[in-house]
Amino acid sequence: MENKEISQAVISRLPRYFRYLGELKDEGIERISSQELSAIMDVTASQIRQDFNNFGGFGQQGYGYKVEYLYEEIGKILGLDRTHNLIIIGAGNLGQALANYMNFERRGFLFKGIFDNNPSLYGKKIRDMEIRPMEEMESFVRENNIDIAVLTIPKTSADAVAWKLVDNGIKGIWNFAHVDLDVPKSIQVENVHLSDSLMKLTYNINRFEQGCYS
Amino acid sequence: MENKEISQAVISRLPRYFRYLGELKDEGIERISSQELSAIMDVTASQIRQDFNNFGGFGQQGYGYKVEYLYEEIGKILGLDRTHNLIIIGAGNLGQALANYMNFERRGFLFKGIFDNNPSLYGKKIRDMEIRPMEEMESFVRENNIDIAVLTIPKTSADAVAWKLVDNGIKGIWNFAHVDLDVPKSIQVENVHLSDSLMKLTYNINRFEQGCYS
DNA sequence: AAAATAATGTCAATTCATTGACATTCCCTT
DNA sequence: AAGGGAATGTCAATGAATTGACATTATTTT
Repeated sequence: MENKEISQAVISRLPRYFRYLGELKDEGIERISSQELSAIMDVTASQIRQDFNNFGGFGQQGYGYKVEYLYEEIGKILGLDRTHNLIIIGAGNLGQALANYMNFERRGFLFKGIFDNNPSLYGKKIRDMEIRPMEEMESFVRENNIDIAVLTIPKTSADAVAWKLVDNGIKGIWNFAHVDLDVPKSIQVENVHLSDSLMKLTYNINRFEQGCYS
Repeated sequence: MENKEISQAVISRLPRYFRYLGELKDEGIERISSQELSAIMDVTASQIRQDFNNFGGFGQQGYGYKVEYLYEEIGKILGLDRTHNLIIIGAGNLGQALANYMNFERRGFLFKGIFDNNPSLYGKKIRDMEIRPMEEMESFVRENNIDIAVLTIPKTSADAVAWKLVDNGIKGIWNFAHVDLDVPKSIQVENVHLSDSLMKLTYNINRFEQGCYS
């Protein structure tokens, strides 16, 4: 019954831990101390221990952490021990690329369908999956217990589509549309605002150039 | 000679301000108060004023902010008043999608080339741009004053490619490869780790389900 | 032209996140 | 089996970010 809220700052770091631990595991390394992990990942050992302790003790004093065990536990925290049914809304460049590029199944994401409202795309196959017309989306979500929708549609229609998804039982939205979706707080939204990210990059480039270095 | 370092927390919020101000501008709205913006964007008015004041006062007391002026100024801060030469490394699903999908030119990013090491792609046209062999990358970066490289290649080769870019004068890397690049601090790196983002989403979905609500 | 109003700029207070320090616990060796 | 060493778990201290409060200054109205 752990019920204290864990900050998103901590959560944001978990996937990175997970990635490094996965690599260590693949290298056959069995144990690691916060000190060693600290050196590899370039964060403080204190933060590592603090982060893990949010979820209870995963280590053994005097020994360190068992890599495989820790890897599994963090995976569980992130929900990667379960499967999630996923669909992609919008079969444009980005939607198709994500369908092909992300190795969804590897982490328990079952790619169940891809939708678009452009009739010339209907039936085209992406990863052995026919592109379906948008009209079928709502019933499909309901009948196939879809958990996650990936939104790769223009921002103008994003909110309307999001609400249709919500009304049919979606749990989370991975939002690539360039708007902030206005959905109930019970629906989890993870935004990937690519242009925002690129702007941060240019800020930092310019800052560095204008900084004391030149 | 403002020289105090501005926190990345503030920078991360600037693109979002920029987006909302752009929309307000398009709607023909000329002035706005931090109070009103606060209501629209769902952040505190205090934070808005604090954020803007990092860069000097953009508003007028008793009046508010001039939308267009503020929009322009934030654009300048983000470096969007200049042009940046950009190339894409890796013409796989994601690289091609970004080339087609991102409206780079709109914000001053000049799409100058796309590279891959798969000979069967050489010469294929993406946005009127032939895919070039990887071997030409280094000289191309040098000779065309490329500022930004978009890395959409497998993680195994990411570090090696990054260093070639660095050696030929790149200023920033927009990194979609699933590794933390080990480049000099003078090179700006903006990571887009898509699977990390998706894991955060599943964490939050599961957290909500297991929370007190069910 | 002067007073009233409105909203910024800024300082202080609070909250949140990170780091440092150390006692505790467990492993490993003798 | 017992003691030494090593690294966790945790608490306290520091530092950073956010919020709240208000004096200041510009605008607008009378």
